[in-house]
Order: sequence, then structure tokens, then C-alpha cells
Amino acid sequence: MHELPKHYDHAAAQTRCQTLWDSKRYWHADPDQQGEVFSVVIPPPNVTGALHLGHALNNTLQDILVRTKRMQGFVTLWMPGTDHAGIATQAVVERRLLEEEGVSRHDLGREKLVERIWDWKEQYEKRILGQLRDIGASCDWDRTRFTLDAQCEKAVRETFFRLFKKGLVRRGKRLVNWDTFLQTAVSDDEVFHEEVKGYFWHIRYTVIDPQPGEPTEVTVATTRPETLLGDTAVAVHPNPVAAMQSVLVELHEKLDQAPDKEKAEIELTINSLQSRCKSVLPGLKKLADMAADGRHVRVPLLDRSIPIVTDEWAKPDMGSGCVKITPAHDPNDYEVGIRQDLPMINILNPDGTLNQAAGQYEGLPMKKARTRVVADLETAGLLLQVEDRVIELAHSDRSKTPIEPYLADQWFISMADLAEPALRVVREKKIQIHPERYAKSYLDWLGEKRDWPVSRQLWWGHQIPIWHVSDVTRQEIEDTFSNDTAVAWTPDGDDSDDRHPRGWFVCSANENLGVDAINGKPLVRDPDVLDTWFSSALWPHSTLGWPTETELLKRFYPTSTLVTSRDIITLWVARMVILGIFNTGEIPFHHVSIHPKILDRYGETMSKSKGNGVDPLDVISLLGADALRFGMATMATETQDVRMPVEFQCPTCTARIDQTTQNRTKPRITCPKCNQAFRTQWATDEADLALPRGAAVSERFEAGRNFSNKLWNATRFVLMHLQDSGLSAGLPKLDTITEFPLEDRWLLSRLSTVSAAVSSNIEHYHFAEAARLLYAFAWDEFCSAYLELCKPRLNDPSQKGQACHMLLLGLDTILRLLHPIMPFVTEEIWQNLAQDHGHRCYPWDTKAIPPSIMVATWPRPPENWQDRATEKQFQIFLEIVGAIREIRSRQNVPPRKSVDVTVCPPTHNQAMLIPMQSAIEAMAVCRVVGLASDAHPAPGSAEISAADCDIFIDLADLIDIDAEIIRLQRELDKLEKVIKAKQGKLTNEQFVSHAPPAIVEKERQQLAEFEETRTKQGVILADLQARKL
RNA sequence: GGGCGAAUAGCUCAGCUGGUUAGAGCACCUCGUUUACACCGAGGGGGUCGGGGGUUCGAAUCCCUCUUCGCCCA
Repeated sequence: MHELPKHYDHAAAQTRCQTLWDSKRYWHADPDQQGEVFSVVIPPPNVTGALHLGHALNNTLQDILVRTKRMQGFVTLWMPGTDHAGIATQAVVERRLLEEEGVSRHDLGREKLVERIWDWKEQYEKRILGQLRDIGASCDWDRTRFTLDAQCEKAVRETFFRLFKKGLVRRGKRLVNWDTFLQTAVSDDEVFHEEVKGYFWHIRYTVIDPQPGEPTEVTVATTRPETLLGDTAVAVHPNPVAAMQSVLVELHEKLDQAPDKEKAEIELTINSLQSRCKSVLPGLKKLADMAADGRHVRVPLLDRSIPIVTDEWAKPDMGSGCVKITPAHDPNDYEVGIRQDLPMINILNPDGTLNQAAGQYEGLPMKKARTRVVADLETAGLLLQVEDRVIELAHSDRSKTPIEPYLADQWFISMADLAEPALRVVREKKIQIHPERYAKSYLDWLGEKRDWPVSRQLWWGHQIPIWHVSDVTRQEIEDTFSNDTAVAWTPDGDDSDDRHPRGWFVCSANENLGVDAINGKPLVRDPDVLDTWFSSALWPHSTLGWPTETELLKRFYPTSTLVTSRDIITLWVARMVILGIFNTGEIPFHHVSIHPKILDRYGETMSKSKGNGVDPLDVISLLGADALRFGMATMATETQDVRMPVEFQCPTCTARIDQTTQNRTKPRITCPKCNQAFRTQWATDEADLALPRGAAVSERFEAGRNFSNKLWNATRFVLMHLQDSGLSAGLPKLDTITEFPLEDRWLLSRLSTVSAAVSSNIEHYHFAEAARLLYAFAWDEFCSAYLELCKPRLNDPSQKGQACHMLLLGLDTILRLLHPIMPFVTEEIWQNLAQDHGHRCYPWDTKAIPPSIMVATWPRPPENWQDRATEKQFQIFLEIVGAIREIRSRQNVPPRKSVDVTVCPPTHNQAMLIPMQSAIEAMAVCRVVGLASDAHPAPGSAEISAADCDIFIDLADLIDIDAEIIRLQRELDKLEKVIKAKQGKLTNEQFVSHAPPAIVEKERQQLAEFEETRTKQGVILADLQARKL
């Protein structure tokens, strides 16, 4: 006896499903199993914090692929794991140390800090993996990896060693984004820019030994006056007159094409530049000559002599036309420094204070130094002017402090040779990127072949396996290491003379060198760690065991598909391809599926720091994991990013409150409905913390929750009828379906069509389309149409068996197709079906029905079930039903009151509609009193057209004539428009002669039909109007 | 500054290679508790497809341009 509750209980179902799947380890991949392989590695979530919606999306899509392939019979591996996320994790732990214990990392020391971070990692890894399970991810949980575990570490060292040995690792200076708080370089993507109020200081530099007629001083302007302490030149454009001219030419061109309202502004610019030509240009020309002549200026306050140089970086149309050059502390100046071969003076200590190069300013932090420098300049009379200016200031995303550009020694990976094969495999489509347009950003970025700086001045990560030793000869190095194939070395500078003692870099593939010193000269390990992306780049092969030739590696590498977000195509995808090919000689994956980013209602990326995120776990607990997944799948479209309006759910009355830029940063919010307050993620003080928490959710997940429930109730319906021996007749012969009733043939046809479409959409990464298709089919066709049509049949003993079998087949197929998207509800239903009716076996079943849908066979209904004529016929039927319902509704006919209906189809459709008569009667609550093209309706009927049929509803006592008149009038207006348009088309000689005959013929037919309908409805309208009078 | 993309119903999005009376979900309005489901059913209203040009017999769809927005790179 089946007594399913009326509502699907997602929480209970999830627990049951997890237990079942885990006990049988259906997610486990066995390399010894026969069959074609499908493998995926997870983009490892980093252990900094909990999973967010982006992870939910990413992992839902992977799971859809993996579950589909598993059901399709592939030997399927989904490798899970987490990423150590170097700076992000270290920053989080350091911040907490400081907040909770008042201890800095330097107080703690490297070893202790790393220990603390490991503790953090253990905690978060567990949490993240748990969350992945909550989402339903069917990863191989027996094989979890971590980018910093022993196996990955081995792969990292081996890779670095191989690169080093091939001469692809080099040491170099580089201007890095220096985080003075965390005292490390951060990468460009860890920097955000923020507008701050600043000043533009105009400073006077005096010329040394000016010749007669030459200016005695040069003015430069800067937003960072303290950097003048590191100035090594003042630059002027080599040909200011020509440069100015070309700017003016461009402006004139722009003026010609500009819309009128912008012209004035451009003219203003041109005028001011022209006056500059007179006032500034002669001086600049002279300065350029002085530069050629080797003239120098004095750095204010320091009295250092620096050259005037000519460089195109100095724009004659801006400022004074001259710029100061501080190569060690500004990216643009750095380029100039390289071009002009200038010295680079670093004035900064790692902690953000000035070093000895800053002379009397040594020891001051940058901010204080600025104040002092400005004051001293003023005293010295060297400060000419101070302008207000808004500055885009770079901040570290990790410490939120301003970034200082800083020249530091770094390790680089040379890209010149490595990039080429990685470019080739994408160009030649050996790796396919979906959607294809993203291949361009990959190719563009990689095509630049910029060297990859891999050093990070951190303690958390893979320490670079390089040791330095000084004052040693090549002979001594060779004597020490030549027997060790896992050690390589290179001189630490360009000096080619290596017979004399000098410095060396020694690299080892092993954890240690095994040697502390060479002839008393200590080997000192580089304290830096590798960029996190270095270990992530190895992920597809390191997780499978490389460099060991494991069974896993042999069987599952290259992997099949990588699923990731578009913002890390360059950072991660490209590097995986590079190092995958470098290490294994093979591509790491065949396909890359790029999915969108999830943004909030304002189009901003979600983040915890903005407070605009949705916690996937909130969605799971309120609406269920399937609702989350279904929402994610429908959002994963190809064209654009996804906007998700976020709402708070009031914990007291469950009302939804739109999240806005105003309320999203508040610690407590008062519900406007029930007037009760709730807390948000920002709550810190005790009063707020005592409030119940308001979850941040989105209505966009409700469709999925409702869908689960719809399926659940469809199951209740089916089970209710199955239980009294509905299936006793045995499965009807599915090879004789032409003898089946129309609705059954329709269902089978649709099952075949839909199965094929869903399979193809998933195969091509069109997740949203697959989800929508299943939703529409299950809801509108299976539940609203087929199931309704079965109701009368289920009361007829002669038809009941067939109907039950068809219902079960339909439900079973929907469940299997939907399982990858909504694993829990489909499994839960599968279990309920299995209780008594586990004997389903369909043509695509290659084995007995398994105890879990997770390993059931993917439905492949035969193509010859597809019957377009039947589908078309059914479509007409549904339109007729819809039309009758519309009139009923407009006329307020009570739902259960039957009406008499006459249907006049065109002659060619008459025959096929006759079998549908009882179905029309059942679904539209009516009695079909006439069904023929020449049938005569009762007088005073309401008329409506649908699917080329004229349908007359006998409303002898028409309740609302006015309503009917209004409807018809509207209908006629619409028709009139369409008819006009079609007439216009068809009287256009050009159209008739140019367009394909089939199109012209179609238009003719349509026009004729519309005109006929217009005539008929016109008569009826007149009739109604007459009756009213 | 360069590249990629987006702009379609109040909101969030589909609409593939040009020929539909431009679709869906949510929201809205009307009606309804009929034994699968009110997390429901039936019906309805709502769009000059961002602006302007062009190609074409025909443009939401192709091209150009402008505007606004997003992302990546500099």
C-alpha cells in the first residue's frame, strides 16, 4: 500500500540517497572495469572558505555530465579535491591570528604558522567536501586530493626540476605588486583599484650647468612625490613638435566625425593645445636638445644628479611635458628604465618603510615620507603648485592596503617554447573550448608568451626547490652532485667564467638535497614558494599519480572535459595545457566547457565582502539540493552571465525582502511584513547575534523546488493506480506500437524525441536547454496532458493495464533523463517505484533494473517511435482543448459544468480528430455534439478558431455577451493587422519573384485562412451585436 | 586604449544557419479547493526585440555606427 506524503520532503530524501550511494560507492571509478572512459577533474575549490554559488554552479554542471556518462555506461571518474590557495589562505589565517591572539606571523615563525594553516585547511577541507556532497556531487570520494599533499608535491618538484634542467626557469628582476602589510608580491588578479582623493604636486628640478639660453629648471608633476627619492632620470619627448602635431591631427579628425554636442568640448581641447604649442613646445624642444647634449638635473632634497633623457613616454600634451622616471617603483617608468638603460633605485624595505637609498628619510613609512618630502620641498621653495586630483589607487585584495610597485628578484618560467604546443592544440581543435568564442582569449593571451613569474614571498605553499651557494667552482658542484640525477645547477649570474669560485643555483627533484654545504659553503634554500597556479596547472595529471605511471593515470588521462568559469581561462586552463603537454606529452583534456559567472541584481559579482552572495547551503536547506541544481542548470546558458536578484528570507514570517546596496551591509534588518528583526552575516554585537538569521536566497530556485514536488505528485498518482494490480497485464509489446491508442503513440514519440534532444544538449554542454526541455515535457506534456488523458482510461478495466504501463514508462524515462540534473528527487522516487514495481525493463535496458537510479541505463527510445504526424495531430488536439477552455473561462462557465461543443475542422484534419473526441470531452469538460467540417453549430454559439478549426461552444444562455464582443473585436483587430501585412507581402512583386516558392505558397495559404476566419468571426460578431440590440 | 560579450514583456532569460501572429519562468489580473499536486489547476493582460543607418523581396536574427553595461587584457 502506497501512502506517499503530499509533499516531497527534500531533507529526508537527501539523507537517504546519500546513505544509499555511499554504501554502494556508486561514485567510485575502477580502472580495471571494461568500457569507454569518461573522466573529469574538479577545479579544486580553495580552502580559504566555504563554497559559494559559483562553486555550486560549477559542480552542478560537472555532476550533470558525470552522472549522464555514468548512466550511459562509461567508466566514469570524477576526481575531487581542494586547492591550498597560497596567499588567500595565509592571509585569512594571519588576519585571525592577529585579531584573536594579537600575534603576527613573524612572532610565530614559519614552521608554527604553516602548522596553523594546516589546521585551518583540515577544518575547511572537511567542510568543503561535505558541502560538495550536500550538493549531490558524485565525485570519487575515495580519491580526494589536495594541491599540497605528498602526491601533488612530488609532481610539483618533479615538474619544476624538469623545467629547471631544460633551462626554462630563470631568475630576474620584476616590478611586482608589493603588499607591504603581508610583505609579499601579489598577482595582478589579486589587486583591485579604488578611486581616492589625492593631489598632483608640481615640483621644480634644477638644471646642472645650464648653457646660455637654456632653462635653469625643469618642472615635473607627480601624484607620488616621495618616489622622487628613487628618481633616476627626467624624460622629455624626443620630438615634441611632431608628437604634438599628431595629437592635433587626431583631434581634428575626431572633431569632424563628432556629434554636435561634443564638438565644443573637442574644440576647447584643440585651442588649449594650440596655445600650448606656443607656450610649452619651444621649451620642450630645447630640453630634448639638452638631453642629447647630456645635460643633468638635480633630484630635489637629495642633490643627486640624474640625466635628462628622451623617451616617448613623456607626452608633450600633458602636464609640463616632462616626467620624472622612477624605474623601481612605477610600471611605466620601469619600461622607460629598461629602454634608456637607467639605474633602478629601490627605496623601499619589504615592510613598506624607506631604506637607506632614501637618505634622511630612511625608516619612514611611505605615508609619513610623503608628508615630510612635501614639507621639505615647500621649505626649499621647490614646490610650485598643488592640484586636487582623483587617483585610481591599487589595493591588495588580501590585506586591503595600498599596493606599492616594488622591484624584486623573482623566478620566472620562460614561455617562448612552452606556449607553442599549447597554442597548437587549441588552434587545431584537439582541445575544444565551448562556447568556441572563448578560444580567442586563450589564444590571444598565450600568444604573447609572457614569462610566468612563479615566486611568491609566502610561507604557505610549495617551497621552491632551489638552493643557493656562493664561492664555489663548477668543479666543486660537479664533484658534489654529478652522481645524483635528481639535482641540476646553474650559475647565479651571466658571468661566463665559472672556473673561479662564484654563486650557483642548485635545484633538486627530491625533498632535500642531502647536502648542507659544499666545502664549508652553506647551501641556502630559497624561502619563496611557488604561485598556487603552478600546482593547479598539474592537477589533471598529478591527481592521477604522475610522475608515477599508475593504473589510474594510464586509464583516465587525458581527461575528457574540464568545466570551469570564464575568468580563469588564462590563469588556469592555459597553464594546465602547457604543463600537461610538457610533463606527459599529451593534452590534459579534450573539451573545456566554460560557464557563466553569477552576478547580483546590479550586475556585480557576488562576494562575501560585499555581502551580496547567496549561500548554496541556505538554498539547499530551504528548497532542496535539487532546486539549487535545477536553478543552476537553467541558468547555464551560452550567451551571457547570469543575474540573480537576491532576497533575504525573513526567518519569522518567511517573507522575502529584496536585497539592495543599502540593506546588504546592515547587521540587522527588520521585516516590513511582520516587523520582526533578523540578523545578517554582518551581525557582531550580542544583541544582533541573538536574533534569528535571515537567509539570503533567490526566487530563481523556486521553480526547481516546485518541479520536484510536481514529479513527486505525478508519482503519487501513478502509484495510486498501480497498486491495485494495474500492471498485472504485463508490459505491452513495444514493437507493435502502431496499434496503440493515439495518446500512447504520442507519448512514445515524445519520449524518443525528448530523450534524443536531452542527450544531445548535455553532450554539447547546453545545460539550460536540457533542463528547460525536461521541465516543459514533464510538466506540460506528461502531467498536464498525458496524465489527464489517462484518468478516464484508468477507470476502464479494459484499458487500465496499458495505461498503467505507459504511465510508468513515461515516468521512468523522465526520472532517468532528469537524474543528472536532480539526483535526489529522482532517486527517492526510484526507490518508491522499486518497492513493488521493480520489474520494469525497457528496450534500452541492458541489465536488470538496478537498486539505484544512479546506475540505471540511460534511456534510448528507438528513433522509429518518433512520429511527426502523431505529434502534429496531438498539437491540434491540445489547441482545440485550449480554445474551448478559453471561452469557458471568459464566460465564467463553472469548472464542472459541461458545455456542448461543435468542432468544424478542415476536411483534411477531420479523420484524425475523430478518435480524439472523448479526449477533448474529458479535458475541456464538454460534450462534442458535432465533429465534421460541415457540422452545424447551435445558434447563439460562441465561436473561436484554433488550429484551423472553427469551434462553436453552445452557450444558449450566453452569460456575458459584452465579454464575447470585446474578445472578438480584439481578435479581429489582430487579424486585420496580420492580413494587411500578408497582403502587402503578396502584392509585392519582388517578394513573389524572389522568395522561395514554398515560402510564398505558405504565405498565400495563411492569408486565405486568416481571411476566412475574419469573415466567419465578422458574421458572429455582427450576430452578437444584433442580439444585444 | 585593445579584445570578447550583453542590451528582447515589470524582473531573469531563450530565440542556432535571415521567412513565427516574437517565446519561457517568476511577478501581475480573473476564476477555481474536481480524490496526484494551492510548491496546484484553468484562463488572461503585457514587447515599435537599446538608438540610427545599411544589405535583402523579407532583419530580433547579417553588416556599419552610436549609447549604456559587464568581463578580460594593457
